[in-house]
Order: sequence, then structure tokens, then C-alpha cells
Amino acid sequence: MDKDGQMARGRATAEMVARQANVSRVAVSRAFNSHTSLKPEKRELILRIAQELNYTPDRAARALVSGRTHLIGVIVPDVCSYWESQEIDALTTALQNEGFATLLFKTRSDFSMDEKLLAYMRGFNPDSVIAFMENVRPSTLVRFLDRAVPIYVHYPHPDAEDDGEDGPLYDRLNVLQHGGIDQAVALLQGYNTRRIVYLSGAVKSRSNVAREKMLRTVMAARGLPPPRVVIGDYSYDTAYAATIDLFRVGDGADAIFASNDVSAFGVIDALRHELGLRVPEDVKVVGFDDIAQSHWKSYDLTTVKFDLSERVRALVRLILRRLNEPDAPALQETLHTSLVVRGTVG
Amino acid sequence: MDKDGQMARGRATAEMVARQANVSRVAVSRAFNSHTSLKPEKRELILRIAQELNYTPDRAARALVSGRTHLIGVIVPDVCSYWESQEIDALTTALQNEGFATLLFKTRSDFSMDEKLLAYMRGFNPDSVIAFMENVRPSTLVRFLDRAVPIYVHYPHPDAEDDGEDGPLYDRLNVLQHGGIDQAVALLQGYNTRRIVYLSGAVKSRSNVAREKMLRTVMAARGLPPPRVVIGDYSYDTAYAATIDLFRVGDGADAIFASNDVSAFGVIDALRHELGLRVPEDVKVVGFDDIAQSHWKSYDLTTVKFDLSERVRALVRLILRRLNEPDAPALQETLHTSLVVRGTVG
DNA sequence: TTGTAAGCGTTATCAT
DNA sequence: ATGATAACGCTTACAA
Repeated sequence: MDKDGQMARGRATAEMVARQANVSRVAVSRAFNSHTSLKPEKRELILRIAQELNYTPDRAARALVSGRTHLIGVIVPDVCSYWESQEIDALTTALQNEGFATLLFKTRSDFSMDEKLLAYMRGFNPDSVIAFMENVRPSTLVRFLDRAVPIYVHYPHPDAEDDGEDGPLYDRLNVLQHGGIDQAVALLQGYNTRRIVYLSGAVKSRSNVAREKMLRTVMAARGLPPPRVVIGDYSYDTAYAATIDLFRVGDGADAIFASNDVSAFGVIDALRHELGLRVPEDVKVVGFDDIAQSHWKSYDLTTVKFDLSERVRALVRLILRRLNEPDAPALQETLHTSLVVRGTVG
Repeated sequence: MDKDGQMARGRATAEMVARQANVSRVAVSRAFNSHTSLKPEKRELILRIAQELNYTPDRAARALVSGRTHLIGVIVPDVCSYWESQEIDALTTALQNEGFATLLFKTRSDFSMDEKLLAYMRGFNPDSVIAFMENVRPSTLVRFLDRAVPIYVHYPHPDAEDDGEDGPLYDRLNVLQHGGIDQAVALLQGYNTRRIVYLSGAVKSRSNVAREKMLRTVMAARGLPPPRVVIGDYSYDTAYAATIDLFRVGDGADAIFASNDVSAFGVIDALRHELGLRVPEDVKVVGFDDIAQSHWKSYDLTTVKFDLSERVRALVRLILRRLNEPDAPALQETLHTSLVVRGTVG
């Protein structure tokens, strides 16, 4: 029972705190918004009583008036995919530290954007949205998100025409793939590797297209013939089957450049356990991502690494900058890649 | 431009839809709440116009009056942990289908509950909370969650005294581990395995304590001596190191029962790649969870399986039942386990 | 520095 | 079946 003779049932409101502290409810509101002016001792008193009453401002009410939900929508096709789960993990931690929370939505894994989902998500009024969907153009996203700012992951390429004279239209994260891929190709070249195969990811995904294109460019620049392409979909099972096909029906290869680490694992397992080949002696394998499992002894994978924490910091920076300046011109952040050399090339 | 000569900038409100459709804003609200009475043709008209204007009811406003945010808080120590990422994935899909969204929070991975986090989460007013934290008693959770219902994952054990005469105090999911563990032990017994080691998970976590206890019980019931226990923490790296210790410094083992699949992978890699032992010929390995990687050829792990989709369905059922009947007595759902036999025992 | 009053967009209540 | 009106809990003018 509290002073009013009532059980502290349900949730304490600013009103109750105000009564208990003998101040107006506005003072309570001010106590929780640090930028406002309030006598320090009064603020302390209010915060103390608030804690006693277990009071926290209601974010729904706050959102209604401030237009900020402090919700960041994250759309993913597949939470279990390692790279994405690691990114979600780091992102959630970072957002939490900034006073936001991650609102998770799942979409179909075929990389198509579901407009129903967007409409659904919009109801929750996220302050910003990060779509892990690969082939969604921000112009689609923006139709459904008025307050929210879509963030676009871009893969710049030397050959591609850049944006118009006014710069990009949407906030974006530029991922420079050249560094890591060039190092990987150099390494293979150093071992005199001839027939290089690229095992694709989901064929239409932008990251896959970008990876393949950059690989071609890098190999051409180094005087190598273009890679042969084998179709995959970023999954272990498909990679496993495709590798068997490649060696049983096709011509095999001296090195396989897999579009992500998980498919590299499929490749390695197929080579070793099904085809009786040695990695790296018979076939060399390179992956993409550097997920945590890549250092496991069964794989010990040489792979092109994205710096995850750098990436998450960049994303959070974009979100915060945009929320602070809603009308600023399109923002950009840039991210580099590099090669992590382990045991599958050598 | 719309009829009013304004860009459809920002978000459409019920008011605008009402004006456009020549009805009151209450009618618009009713059109979006199917249980209300509204002439079908009128509802259709309103919904059509709403779609044209790209209108969706604002959930923050709705929450303010209805007391329902349609947010389900999910607290995890580690999103990347594979079992949890699979569960989050499935849960998000299921919740989405019921009109809810997953609000993700990360806590420290030492399995202690952070009260600050709970207070923080409470500000978002989740309708319900699922804590993947292992050693949080619902009595702690409930202090911070007034509207929300904590759901407790319970591991019943024959020896343990059950709840008082009034049944359990909180909604819970009972996970019956006996089935799968008993089958695993029977299999090992069938291969005449002598020295069985249990590689623990995080020692204080409830799931780990429950697994070890059940293993002891089952082995005793089958006339086997108690397992030796090696300390782990559910991680690959610790399992890897602990296994090397066990065989280099300690007495080794004929079979290792790992507390989860990921540590089973660490065990297998250490045995094969560091100690030069064969699995299953020299040492047999059993895991716990049946995550997707368990069928990968490098491991092909025999493991105790929880039916994930059944588990998620049960959780969602608990949430919905509780929201429909806030005052119902504590609800329960029950889940079974079974053994998936693959190549690491034989 | 502080309090009063208005309003955010919705749903519930009570009329009609 | 439908519409007016009053909440919901908070923040942001504006006034003191």
C-alpha cells in the first residue's frame, strides 16, 4: 500500500509522482528531459520519488506528442543467418545505449519486398528503418515511411556512373569491397591459382551482383581471365550440392570464391567429405563476411572481412545525424573491407 | 497534391480519411476494428480511401487509449547464439502473423538480470515479455512489468518438489527433457560406453542445472555411475579448450555429452584436429538443441532435439491466452524432447 | 524557474 | 448504424 492507501497496482503516472513530490506534473516531465530548466534539487527529489514509485515515462504518450517513438525498425529475411544475427546483435546493443530499441520484422527470404509488411511496420511508427533486404530501393521504402529515414547500403564500383550532380538521394552506407577482394585475388595469384570459380549468392541480390562484378574487375586488372560462375544462394546446402556438381559433372576448379562464409563452409565440406579433395592443397577456398564460425578448426576459413562494429557504429551515426537534422542533405558513411588469411588458401 | 491542395507529406490521419470519405473520424476508427458495427459498404469505402491516402492507424495513439502496444519484449543475452537466433526468427514470424511486433533488448551475457534494462524496457510498455535469461525468476520480472506478462521456462524434474497446492504462480512453458536425454543415454549404453562426461553450459544457468540433473537421474535409473562433469559455458571456444584439457591433463572419456550443439562442435573439433582422435570410433559425442548446423557434414551431430516450431507456437499461445484473459490463473504449456541420431555416436 | 492550458491521434462511452 | 465528446499520459507553448 502507498500513502493513498492503494496498492501500487498498474503503472505509476507522472500525475502520481507529482502529487507525491508536491510539484506539478509538468515538473515531472521536465525532470525526465535533461535539456529543460528545473532546479537541481527539485529534479533530484522528483527522480527519487519516481524511482520509489517505479515510474518511467510512457513512451507511447511521449511519441504521440513528440513524434518520436524511439523505435528503429529492422527488416530481415532471416534472423538466423549468421552475418545478420551478428549485425542485429551489435545494432541492438548500440541502439539501446542511445535510448532506442530494435523493432524486428521478418520478410520472406526471396529478397522481394512485401508492401504489406511495410504498411504493417509503418503502423508502429519507427523513427528510422534499416532494411537488410538486398534489392529494395529506398524509393520504395520511402513511400511507406514518412517520419522514418531509410538507410541504403551501397556498393560503389569504379565503372558505375555515380549519382547525379546533386549527390545521392538517400542516406547511405558505402561499402568499399575493392580492398578485401583485391587482397584475396592477389593471394590466390601468389599461389599461382588458375581456374577460379565464383559461387554466387542469391543471384538477384545487390550484394551478390556487387561482389561478382568487383571480382571480375579485380581479376581483369590483374590480367586474369574472368571467373567461372556457379549459382548459389548464400546457403550451406546449396553450396554443398553445387560444389559436388561442379566436380562430378563440371570441370572442377583450383579455387572457389564463395559469396559468403556459410556457403564457403558448404564448399569445404563437399570437397573434403564427399569428393575426397584436400583444402587448400587441391582446392583453395575464400569466403566473405568473417563470421565468428570462420575461425573454428573445422573450417579455419580465409575470408573477406567487414568490420562489423565499425559498420554498426556507422549505421547508428547515420540514424542519429538524420534524426537531429531531418532536413539535412543525404548523409554518407564509408566502410572498408580487408582479407583475413587463415588456412583455406595456402 | 490532394484535394486540399497540399502535398501528401507526412502521415495521413483518420481525420483526413474521414473528410475525404464524408464520414466522421469515429467511422474511420471503426472501419479498422473489425469487431465494431459499420455498414459494409461504408467500411469498404473508408478502407479504399485509406489505402489511397496510405493511411494506417497510429499505434502509439491506439496504445494510449487501449493500453495495448502490440509490442512483445524479447530479452536476450546474445542474438548470435544460434539456438536463440532461430527462436527469435520463428517467434517474430509468429507474432507478426498475430499483429504483434518483436521488441528486442540485449542484456549482458553473464546471465544476470540488469534492473536498469528492465526499467528501460518498461518504458516501451510491451504487452508481454519473453526473457531468454536463464536465471531470472518471474518474480523479478513482474516488479517491472505491470501490463506485461512474464513467461517462465520451466524444467520439471521428478525429484523436485512441485509448486504449492495452488499450482504455479506464473505462466510457464514446461520443457520435459527426460525423453531425449533418456534416449541418448540408452544409445550410449547400447554401444557399451563406459566413461561418460558431461560438458556443462554456463554453470549457474537454469537450463544447464536442469540438463545435468536430468542426466544424472537418467544414468542412475539405468544403473550407470554418475557422469564426470567438465565446466563449460555453452561456447565453442571454451568447449574446445576444455576438451583438450580433459584428454591432455585429465583422464579422457569414452563419450561426451555437451550441454548444447555449439559446444559439441568445439568438442568434436578438439578431438579430431587437436587430439587426433576419431569421432565416433574413439569418442562419442552428443549435443543438445539440434540447431541447423548439426546436420552439416563436418559435424553430423547426434543431439537432443527441441521442436522449435512447437515451442514457438506454445509461447505465442501463452501470450495470446494471457492477453485475452488477464485475470486467468497461471497458464501452462508443455514441450517434449527427443533424440536425433546422426554420425557422432556409433 | 515554474505552472496553466492546449493538443498529439486514437478508441470508448454515450447518445441518437 | 452512426456521430459528438471525453479520455489516454505526456510534452510544448505561453504566461507568470
